[in-house]
Amino acid sequence: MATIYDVARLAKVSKTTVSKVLSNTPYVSEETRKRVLEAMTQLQYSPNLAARGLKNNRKYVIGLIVPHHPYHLFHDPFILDIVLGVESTASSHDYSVLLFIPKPTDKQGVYDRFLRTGYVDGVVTLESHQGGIDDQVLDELGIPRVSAGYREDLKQINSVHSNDRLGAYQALSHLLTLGHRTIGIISGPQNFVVAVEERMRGARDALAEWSVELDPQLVAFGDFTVESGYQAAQKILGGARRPTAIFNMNDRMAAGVMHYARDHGLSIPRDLSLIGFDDIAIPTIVEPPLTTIHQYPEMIGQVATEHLFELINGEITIFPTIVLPVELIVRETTAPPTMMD
Amino acid sequence: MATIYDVARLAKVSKTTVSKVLSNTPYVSEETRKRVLEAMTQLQYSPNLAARGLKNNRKYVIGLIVPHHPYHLFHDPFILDIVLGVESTASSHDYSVLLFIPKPTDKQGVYDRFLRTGYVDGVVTLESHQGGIDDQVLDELGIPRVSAGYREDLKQINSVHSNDRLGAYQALSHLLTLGHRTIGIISGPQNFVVAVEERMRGARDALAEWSVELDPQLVAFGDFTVESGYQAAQKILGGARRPTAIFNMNDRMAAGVMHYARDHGLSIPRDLSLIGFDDIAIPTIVEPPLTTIHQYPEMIGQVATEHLFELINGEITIFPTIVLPVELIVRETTAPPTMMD
DNA sequence: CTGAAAGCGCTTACAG
DNA sequence: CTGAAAGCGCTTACAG
Repeated sequence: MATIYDVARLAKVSKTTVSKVLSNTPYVSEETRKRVLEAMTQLQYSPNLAARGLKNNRKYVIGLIVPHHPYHLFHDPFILDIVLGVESTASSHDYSVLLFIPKPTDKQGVYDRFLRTGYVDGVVTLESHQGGIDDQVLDELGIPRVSAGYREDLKQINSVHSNDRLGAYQALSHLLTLGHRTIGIISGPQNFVVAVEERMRGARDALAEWSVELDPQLVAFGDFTVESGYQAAQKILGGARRPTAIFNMNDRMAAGVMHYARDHGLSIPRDLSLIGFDDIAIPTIVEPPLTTIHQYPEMIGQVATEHLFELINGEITIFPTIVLPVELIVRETTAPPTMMD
Repeated sequence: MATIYDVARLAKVSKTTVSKVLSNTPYVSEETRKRVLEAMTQLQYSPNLAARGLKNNRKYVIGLIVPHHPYHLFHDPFILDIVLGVESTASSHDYSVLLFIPKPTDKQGVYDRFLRTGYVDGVVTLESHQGGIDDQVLDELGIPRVSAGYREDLKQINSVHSNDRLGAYQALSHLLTLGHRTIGIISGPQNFVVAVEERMRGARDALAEWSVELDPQLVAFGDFTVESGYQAAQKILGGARRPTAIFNMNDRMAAGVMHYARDHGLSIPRDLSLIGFDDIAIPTIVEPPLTTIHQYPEMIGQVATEHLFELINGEITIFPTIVLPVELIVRETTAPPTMMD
């Protein structure tokens, strides 16, 4: 691999000079600049970033921390899109991204190792929770961090996430506008992900606006998997009071409800309206296609990373939470309730 | 961030000595070793890998190259599992993984930049194709590479992939054993992914074994998306000769066929048996659950990465392609054909 | 405009 | 068993 010394020798200048054309210092004669540039292309020279970083205290690498947790969130294509947004943004800043996937069994020490080895200028973390990374060690090391998702400490800073509350509000408003008054909710796990609480809040907002009461019997908690959606459906639809519509806090659980419906001869949307959340992959795979709330995960990754660079470059030291839009996508699982009584 | 000098000072030794306990050299007295160790934990010292790498010509980082190509392969959870396998294996070797997602619009130069900046000791590449990275630049830089998937140059070395041929053979054998004799095939794009050719070969193997002819009218080419599966179904099922079963080269296309079937009043598996390939997420989301060929993507990532380390460590310089098992998973979309003629 | 020197945080012969 | 010195590939005052 060609070094700065090789190109200096070929261009017959000192490595100081090579370094200067590398950094676009103005005080280099056109002539020598040209000679150096030529030598660089001839040798296919690319500066060794580790060496540069050693001097600069810059690594040209950001860390991307994606906790691999029990609910298999990692398998959600949603995450892939965030990763995509992070990578492309980093890449456009001539940065690389170091991927870190702590396992639930990993101790806090693994974060230390990852951070203290001095490989990253900053980190973006995906929605985290108990056992995630805390700001203390980050602050101590002077490594800026932004959350792509909510912050587990609930501070309203340095994070970017979807407007979950609005999304849920739109979902419920859609059902209410169609005429539904007995509405079930299949929530994600309690006390686990902040987004779940926000969505619950948004749902309540809409119900309150229409003066519709939320029957606790019609609320069930799943863990975002298809199977848990099925079980939640069992609980809600097997009860005395049967809802005409269900708001599901993600699409996979909605798929589980669809299975339950089919197994029990319920036709969707005739007998039951369904709406999901996320709009990734699943809604167009199930039949009928699922009405849902669309999020923009790639944008979350992009915006988070752009702000991380502002932190790294010292242009800002903190920023208030950024809330990204969501969108109601009406497909074929929602319809007015059938009058049966 | 504490440096080796800090711990040396605290332990009242030279940094040479610190370095020695770091590398577990035997010639250090128990006493001083203990003192050094204490100083390290007290300072939360972690060696700067960039500095170490500069000296060692080791980076402690491997690159993971995941081309982001038009067929949205990137959105396939399949890839996530490979990534998971790569990361956990790297992590268990105290390595980090640098993620690189070249876009179709990127020029060859982006690979150069990624590789020449001297950040990786080796790379694992996911199944690639036209415009992927070629071995030449890798060889020139002395960076070992293993393919998690087929090699675009078709060499039978340094790659690990599923036994696609066997998988397809099992799929077709299953259908043939059930009694199907008029079988359609929905293939992936031609001349694009090697796995597609292998699966076609495996399908032919089984058909030949049963002396069943493959009717070219019953073969269609999709691009792995749900929509393309729908269209392919249209072509195959709309023709004069209607198959009683279809082998789909991935699960998403099979989902498209299921949509087509529903739109046209075909009951699955009564009127049409379906089998997919991959067994990621989709088979348990669709209704009825899809019979398919299971792959072990995480294992692909693990095995590929393990072998990369053997290459990096110079234990081997080349290895013959490793072919991983697949498994037929019978669910509810396959049944004996209904006699109708 | 150009270059010699010091130093970033490590490791590795080498000498003691 | 321990440490002084050189050097990995770069950059940044500083002097000329």
